[in-house]
Amino acid sequence: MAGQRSIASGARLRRSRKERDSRPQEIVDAAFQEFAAKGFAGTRLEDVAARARVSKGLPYLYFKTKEELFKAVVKSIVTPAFDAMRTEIETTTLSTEAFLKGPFLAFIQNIVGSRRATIARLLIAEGPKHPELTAFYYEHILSRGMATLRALIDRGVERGEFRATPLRDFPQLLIAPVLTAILWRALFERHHHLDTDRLLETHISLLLDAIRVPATGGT
Amino acid sequence: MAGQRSIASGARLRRSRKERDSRPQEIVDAAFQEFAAKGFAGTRLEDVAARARVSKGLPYLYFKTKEELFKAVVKSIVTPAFDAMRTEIETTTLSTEAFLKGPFLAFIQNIVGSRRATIARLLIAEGPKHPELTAFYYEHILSRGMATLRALIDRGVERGEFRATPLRDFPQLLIAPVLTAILWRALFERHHHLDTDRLLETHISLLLDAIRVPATGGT
DNA sequence: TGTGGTACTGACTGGTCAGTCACTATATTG
DNA sequence: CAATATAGTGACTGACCAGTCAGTACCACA
Repeated sequence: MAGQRSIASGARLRRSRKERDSRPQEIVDAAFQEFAAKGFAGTRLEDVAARARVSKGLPYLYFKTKEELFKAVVKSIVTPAFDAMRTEIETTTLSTEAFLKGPFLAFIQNIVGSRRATIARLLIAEGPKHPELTAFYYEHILSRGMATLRALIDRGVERGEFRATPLRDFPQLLIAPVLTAILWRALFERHHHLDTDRLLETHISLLLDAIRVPATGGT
Repeated sequence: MAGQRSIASGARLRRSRKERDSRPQEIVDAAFQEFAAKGFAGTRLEDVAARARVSKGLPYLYFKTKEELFKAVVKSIVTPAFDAMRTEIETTTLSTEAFLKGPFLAFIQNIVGSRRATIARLLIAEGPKHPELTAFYYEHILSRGMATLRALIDRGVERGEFRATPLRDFPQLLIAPVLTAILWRALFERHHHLDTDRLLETHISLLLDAIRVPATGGT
């Protein structure tokens, strides 16, 4: 008796080809929600499967391990949006100041409540345990993002809009408040509401005040 | 025979009273190191005990659960340092600008490599799973810190050093780069070294450029 | 130099969960 | 309309670990 496995009930509803092809994405979506709610360690793959209306074993057909699935989740959300912003920065006809106050501000305001914010939070929490993932994120998002922001600042200087400041060496300062807004929302929103849109607007406005070439004062 | 417990070997080296009294602190210190290295979920209380040169059971004599121990770790590190800064802000005779460029800058530069940075990282990672701890942190550190920073900014305005700006509504902007520096160090330092001292210096310098009342230009 | 109290030990239990695998129902193909 | 292929199932295993507790050795005080 011991060691005997009961008969498996088999596939209850096999999907058509079209439906079948969307399975991995459904699992990734379900996983995103579970990870977002409970973090990496706190998420049970059984719950992911249940949320995707799938048996416990199926995720392992597409993702070898829980960590593999986590990586898939991160990659599915993180990659596309930043490319869009980068090409917008490179092709815009706006002045650098107008760009920062307009499309750039809108972009970072939009991040705070988005899935990308959740991913950032997860990466911060789990990063040290997943060096491979951290490396991926650095190479595909951060290093490129920093380079683009630096180019944007340099362009402002070249055009005579901005003073030359060490800001170009620390593009992190442009997005630091975004991180703060994300984490504040996640941790302390219930204790104290933070108007993140206005926070970021104030940030951009002050930063521009700091680096803008002063008006020559009439005469 | 099943269910029989082997005889316990008993206390191997019982400490003198004085040594005994320091046990909880030793355990907290060991726990800090384990938590810092592996996070909350990744830490085994057995390893904490081993690091403190103590048996697996002892931590439970002083701390009812793993979470209780985690709280003790956070409280042991977080509380004292911030009070010092607050009273310094309230009693300084420096101009607000000089204070920000001097003691305040030194304070935030110092945070980045300290145990307080590690605690911040742990809180960010584990916060959502420990609402009670998050509440403690908000009430004892954040809300007071924000109020103090706001008062500092307001004082600068009253003294005629600073323009009136919405910065007073978002003291988070003063410390956002600290958070960024801490997290960059923890996650990406191996990919790209960040000179956090200069980053923070640049931040304070730019912020002052933004809010300082402009010089009246000679005449 | 007992002896009483307790700080301390570490084997053990109970529960959780990632990952496996023997089996099966269905879609597809010829 | 078989025959084949494979997406899908879910009971199970093995490992891990928080928390327990019966028992012990040492300190303090007589």
